[in-house]
Amino acid sequence: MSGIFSVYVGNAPFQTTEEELGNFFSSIGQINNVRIVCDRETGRPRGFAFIEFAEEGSAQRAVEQMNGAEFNGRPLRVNLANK
DNA sequence: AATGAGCGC
Repeated sequence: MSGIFSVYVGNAPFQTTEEELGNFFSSIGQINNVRIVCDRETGRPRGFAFIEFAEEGSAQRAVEQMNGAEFNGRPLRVNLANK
């Protein structure tokens, strides 16, 4: 309904930054936000993130085109968020 | 400093 279409990105390297992920997905469509999920207590990244696209089609293309894509040596898991 | 499947203050 509302205009945020979140994509789950798993299997990311622990040193990945939100900027790097935004760059990697920027060709897909307009990104409104990137959030790397960190452990609440230690603050360390948990190795996955959410990318919020402005349009639903972008989110779907992200899944189709980027699931399994190599990112800094690791195949990303990309799926629509909120299973 | 470290970890490796996972769906988030």
